[in-house]
Amino acid sequence: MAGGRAGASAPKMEAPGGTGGLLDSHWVPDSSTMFNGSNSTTDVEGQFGDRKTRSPAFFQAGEIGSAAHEGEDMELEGCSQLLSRKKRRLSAHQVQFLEKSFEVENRLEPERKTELAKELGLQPRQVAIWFQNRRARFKTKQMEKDYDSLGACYDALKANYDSLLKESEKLKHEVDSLKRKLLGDGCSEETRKARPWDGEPQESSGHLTAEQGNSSQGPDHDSSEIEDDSSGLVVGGDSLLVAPHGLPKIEDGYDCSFEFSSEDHPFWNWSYN
DNA sequence: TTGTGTTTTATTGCCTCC
DNA sequence: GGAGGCAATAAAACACAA
Repeated sequence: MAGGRAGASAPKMEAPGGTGGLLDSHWVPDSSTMFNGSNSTTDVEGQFGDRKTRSPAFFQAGEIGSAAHEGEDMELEGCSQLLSRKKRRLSAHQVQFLEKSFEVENRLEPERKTELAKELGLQPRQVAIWFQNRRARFKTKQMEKDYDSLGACYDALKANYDSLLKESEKLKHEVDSLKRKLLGDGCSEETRKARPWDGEPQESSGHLTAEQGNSSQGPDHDSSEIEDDSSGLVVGGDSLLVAPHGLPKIEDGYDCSFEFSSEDHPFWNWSYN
């Protein structure tokens, strides 16, 4: 964007006379030349803007030649550029008007197109093209926004994942140290019997899965008992070995305010399994 | 002034809908 | 088959740094 224009939506146009001020905003480039000739604007589209004919809507040699007038067009007159397709930007007023209309409804019914064209002294085809391009711009911006939001969502999820990982490691160490503590202590026979890992020492391996971490209230488990498969450790509801808090549920933690509507983005309609 | 990047206007070809 | 939409693209207009 180094060389980009600052105010994209407000093209800087100067009337041929260069008078400045309010009148400038009403200057319609070529309006008297291209658009308001002997034909009405609607007729002009019929003549030049027929999509199926696909001839250039304006800037045809005859049009420019017969239409050249003071100011900038004088430069065209008499030079060999009569055949060139000179693009003229819409005036600030026209753009503003079209923008407002676009905000109301970004699609054009034929009647509204004709109305706008008459109002602005443009060809209906020009109005249609402007709306088409405007929709394309809108879509691009929307995609940029969505991209940013997705990035933010990813960051949030990643942060949450990392913290879960840390939490899991922490809990694992906690369990290990408590295990060692119990094994090291002289404990009663009953306690020893209640320790199924006795005689088959196991290294706790892997991480607690989210399901394991959150399964204390699942249907397959006693509500007061969690079995850690990796260590064979059974911890009771009142036991010292109960973690001070369970693993956070995935859906609890991340703050991802980004929301997709699957209708808007059908191919982003995915979910965790 | 000039080179370069961005924005805007317009065309073309294809697709869908009625 | 015509009308309108969209994607891709061309090219003019414009902004800005060097």
